[in-house]
Amino acid sequence: MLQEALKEIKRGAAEIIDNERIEKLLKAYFDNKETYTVKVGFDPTAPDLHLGHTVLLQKLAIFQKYGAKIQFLIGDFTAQIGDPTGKSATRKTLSAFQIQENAASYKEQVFKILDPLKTEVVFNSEWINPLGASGMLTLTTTFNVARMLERDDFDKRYKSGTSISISEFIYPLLQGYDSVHLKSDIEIGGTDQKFNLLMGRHLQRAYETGKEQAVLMMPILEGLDGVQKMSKSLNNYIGVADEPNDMFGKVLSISDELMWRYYELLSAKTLSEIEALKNGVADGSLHPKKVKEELALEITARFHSEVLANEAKMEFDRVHSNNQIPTEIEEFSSDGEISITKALVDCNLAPSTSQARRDIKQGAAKINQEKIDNEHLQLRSGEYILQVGKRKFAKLKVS
RNA sequence: GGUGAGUUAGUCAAGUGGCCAACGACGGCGGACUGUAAAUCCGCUCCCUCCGGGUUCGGUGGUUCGAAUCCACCACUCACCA
Repeated sequence: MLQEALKEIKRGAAEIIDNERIEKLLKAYFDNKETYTVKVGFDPTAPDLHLGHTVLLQKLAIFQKYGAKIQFLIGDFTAQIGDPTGKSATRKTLSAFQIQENAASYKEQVFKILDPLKTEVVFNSEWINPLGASGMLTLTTTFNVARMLERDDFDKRYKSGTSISISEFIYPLLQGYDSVHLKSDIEIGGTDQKFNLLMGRHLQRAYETGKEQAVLMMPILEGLDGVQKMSKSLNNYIGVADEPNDMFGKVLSISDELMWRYYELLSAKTLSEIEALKNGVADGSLHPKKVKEELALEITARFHSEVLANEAKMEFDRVHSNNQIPTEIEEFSSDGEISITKALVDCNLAPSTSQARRDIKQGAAKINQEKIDNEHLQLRSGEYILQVGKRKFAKLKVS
């Protein structure tokens, strides 16, 4: 029982620091029902969770199954520092109202996976603000610059001559201090967070809290391109809040190779089940597309429902396998005659008139399934189905 | 505070007075092929309803018939010195 729990907890983990401690905590739970805390931190600026985040969340859900109380930390204070990597864009300070709103949005998404009864949502401004200048100073005495520069990304930036702001040095310290305040037993995060996660251990020791948190790191999930990490800014993500059709389509668009990665980190299937699928594909008894569809169904069903997932699959087959028009298309209307280029822009099918013209020239634009060959075409009153490329559709009513 | 180097499109990066809306690479988009996959091949990639025109190369001002390119100042980044 204990062994199984441990196995489940360790599945997919990239690295675990202080394995022993985790084992002890679990043993205490199984023997005496003692609970423990697992901390995870999120930035309040980006409340749109994607599958990359859910790798962590799913892991937390497993912990909850085995006696953990989750400390879901929203870094409202640390967000003010953020990561000013070059760029002129000064970090926007979020208003208290915005933070509350983002937090609410987080909860809504997060509780699709986590058990709210075993989750405590906390904000770090609550204890960092009272620190004051002197508290902050004390914090900075616990660490030195040379060690700070050991951190991989600082090191790279320093060597490559990119600027590093002093405030960025404070960031890991504050994150570590969160663990001091919360007396966390375990903290989990992505492998890119290793330095910050270890800082929690360091500070818990420096502040003589009597414990040092164990650290469990999950691998970073690659985005749809299969190369860079999944992130909103790279636009290679599958959002938790994505529509079923989008979600299904996006999963299906990943490469076969990447599919196995997603299986490992996102699927509820056991490792041996996944191994069986792999063998099936390798010896030709399973078509990779079928295997990918299964994954797409599983993921879509998790965030929506099985019914909606199946509908998404049917819609997908309809549009892509049979080249039909989707059942639901966004509708637009126009008063009076309109030129085709303007129509494409107005319907969000092209970002600019110039682009619209190019699309037409390249034969990418269609009206009612027919290629447009005249870029000066005027649309008179009536209803049109406009299409650019394979996936972008819109319905336009001209009156 | 001093000295030197730098700032070009989504990113990297050429271009040092007219042939520059600006080489190239990556990315992105479209087409062919497919399993809306990958790989591959081809095309496009500032804006403007065509012809043609407009606005760009950190910012401001200047030199010049003409500036991404020269000059001045400002801002930002990096290195070395203090």
